[in-house]
Amino acid sequence: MASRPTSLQSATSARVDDALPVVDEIRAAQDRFIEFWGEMGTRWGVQRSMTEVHALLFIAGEPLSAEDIMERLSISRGSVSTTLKQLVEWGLVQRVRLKDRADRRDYHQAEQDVWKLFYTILRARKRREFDPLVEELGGCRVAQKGSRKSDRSKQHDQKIDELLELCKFFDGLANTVSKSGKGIERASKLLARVLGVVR
Amino acid sequence: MASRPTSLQSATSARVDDALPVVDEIRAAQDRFIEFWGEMGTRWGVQRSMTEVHALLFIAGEPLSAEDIMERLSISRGSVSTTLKQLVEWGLVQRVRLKDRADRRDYHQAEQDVWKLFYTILRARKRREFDPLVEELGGCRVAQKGSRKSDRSKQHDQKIDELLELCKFFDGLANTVSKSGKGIERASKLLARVLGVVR
DNA sequence: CACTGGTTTCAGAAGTTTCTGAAACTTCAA
DNA sequence: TTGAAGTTTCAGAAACTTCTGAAACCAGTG
Repeated sequence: MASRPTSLQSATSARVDDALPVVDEIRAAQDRFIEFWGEMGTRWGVQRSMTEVHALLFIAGEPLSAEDIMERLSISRGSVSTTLKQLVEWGLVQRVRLKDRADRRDYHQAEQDVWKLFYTILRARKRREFDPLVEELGGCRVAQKGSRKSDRSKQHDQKIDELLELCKFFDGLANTVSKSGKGIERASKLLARVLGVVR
Repeated sequence: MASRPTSLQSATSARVDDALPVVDEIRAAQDRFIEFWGEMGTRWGVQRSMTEVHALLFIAGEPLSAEDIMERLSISRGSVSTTLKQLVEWGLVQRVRLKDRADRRDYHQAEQDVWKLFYTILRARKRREFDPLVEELGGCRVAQKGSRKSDRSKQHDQKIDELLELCKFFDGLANTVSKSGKGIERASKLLARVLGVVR
């Protein structure tokens, strides 16, 4: 784990106590989750602040204002703004209006369906980390398909082609799966059986 | 793309020429592949030098000595040594002995089976980026399972539990798939049909 | 033993990423 | 028009990562 001086506004002065008010116990658990989720984010190539904001909104479950977020996570106004924008673009967070108030601030609320959450993350990562393979690998060939070649050129291009084929296979599989939504849950047991058969 | 001054020992002084010797055409294509693979590596959270060394060994297809690698990629002795060690640990590269020589140097050869390559990468990434979720998410609960709780505590713990359940599901799926080896190729068509059915 | 090749360690250079804090700008409503 | 909220931009601080280059060390060979 990276040893970044964790800067959550800690609930109380971190006291472990049976009589700790419930609200503070929850706050402490939230902090643990936010820190953990942030740490995972860095391993996934997502900015820490981004995953932290998402974690807070997800675990809080209710809409929060930009100021709430700034204070709770001690991050700057600019960061919160940029981060929220991205989270909204990704579809992980929604901008909501509070009805009962003459409050003009924007509130933000995280998607609570964990399936949607995971599929969103998977899609985003696929786009960034996998799709370029399919798109750009072809440019690593020695020559266009079909042109006359030496033996060594053939060997080279064959390797590239094998990689490409494999990528396309996984690409198709991923598309199949991601279109299936929750169907995957029911399908996976079948898959396990299917694999048992064809192995 | 990161604008790192690419330091492959370029084949010739980058001349584009119909009459370019075949060996140099191949070298140029290798360089493109190495650079591309290195770039992908950074997106996957792997050191550039590591993916570059792997790319070189993979695309060269034949065993190379540490010095070959140093010269070709312009990286230091220490880096090559460390990197090769890791690649061997991951099972992506094998240490081989050249039989015909009184040559005491170690040679290294990359796994050429692209399926093995992908599964190895998948496993490594799963270990690093996914398994911690299953292991540590439990610690983000407010309370042990079964203890008396307030409503808000319940809500919190329920979210964590949903995440945990989802993680375990994917974990099982990943294990099923990664044990299946090439079986997945044949199984995927069945899967597509199955998903069509259960959706 | 002397030598070759490989490994390990480490300080520091270089590069990259992430975030802040401030300022300028946009919207919208009262 | 004024002001509150939000967005955008950017220079610079801080942290982090990766790599080098050098040195010390190990291990097997002739």
